[in-house]
Amino acid sequence: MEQGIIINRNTKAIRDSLKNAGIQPSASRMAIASFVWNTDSHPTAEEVKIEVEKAFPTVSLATVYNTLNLFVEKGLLKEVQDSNQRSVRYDCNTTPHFHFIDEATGQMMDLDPEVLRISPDLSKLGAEFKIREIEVTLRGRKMGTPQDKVKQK
Amino acid sequence: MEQGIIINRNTKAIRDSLKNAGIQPSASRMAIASFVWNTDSHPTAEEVKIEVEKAFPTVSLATVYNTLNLFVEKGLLKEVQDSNQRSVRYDCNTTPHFHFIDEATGQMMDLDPEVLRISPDLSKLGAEFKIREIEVTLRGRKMGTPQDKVKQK
DNA sequence: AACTATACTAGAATAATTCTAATTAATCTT
DNA sequence: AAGATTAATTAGAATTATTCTAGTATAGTT
Repeated sequence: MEQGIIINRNTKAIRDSLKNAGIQPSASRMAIASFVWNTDSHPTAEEVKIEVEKAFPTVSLATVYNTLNLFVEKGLLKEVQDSNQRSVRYDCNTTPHFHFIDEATGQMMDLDPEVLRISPDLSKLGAEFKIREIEVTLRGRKMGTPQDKVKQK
Repeated sequence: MEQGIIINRNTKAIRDSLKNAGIQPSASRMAIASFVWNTDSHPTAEEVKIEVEKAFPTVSLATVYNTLNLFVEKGLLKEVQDSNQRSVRYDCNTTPHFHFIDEATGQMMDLDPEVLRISPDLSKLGAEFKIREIEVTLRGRKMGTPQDKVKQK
């Protein structure tokens, strides 16, 4: 259940992907990267800060934002909407997939792209539309999930 | 091009839909409803205020928010994400449809549900998922749109 | 070691939204 | 129609998420 930061696992792989993307692998960037790439929880910046702080108590929220924005810019991370549509969450899964949001808990999870088949009828759309991506979010309930982790306003 | 509020058109129809939804049709609610139901621009609360103010100079931003939230609660309006993911837009089209966001202008427009066919493979999803809605947003460019209306940060 | 560029920090600023408490307007009872 | 009750509206404060600013630290280069 506890996630924590896996500082010593794959450190080299993470360092390399940062370098590959043209990002200097500073200590705080490594700590942030280690967390976001070892969770499937689609954390907010605040949540990233709370986790990273455990390993790296001096990290500032500004650095967390700077770093996450940098990762997004370099294509290592994707921004996704929070269920409340008022804050941003970060998704380290940059391969095509869909999202499911449990409306009772607010939890967002990835869905295999196999669960939906999308067939665009471009003739109906008109040639003036150049589509870069299609974002799909399913909303509903995931049954059998205990609601002990519910965090709602 | 100018939108404005069409106070005298459909006033009765609007009054009736408010009443139907159990909402007292006060003057400010009527003005807000008249605007949001006569535009396809998916306005933000701020944009609603600016328009409604023209007909109703004393309306407060708090009332705009109260009213829009009330309309959402009663199912007359839907919240949708702004392209910047930091503010909320309101969509008076409550029938099934998709959205297209022009990434150069930020403009959101409705798409006919015919342009995409979505076939969920529920067997792949698992019975514990109860889907209430599927939200689909296409992002890209709409060519041939002059960028004179671009409003970006 | 000195120089330069980059990264990081605390705290201020901004933007969107909600909250609070007071005021006004409507509706209800007689 | 007067008074009582309830609902709607307001201005402004508070809250939340995010970005900006300007100073400080760190790392990389000569």
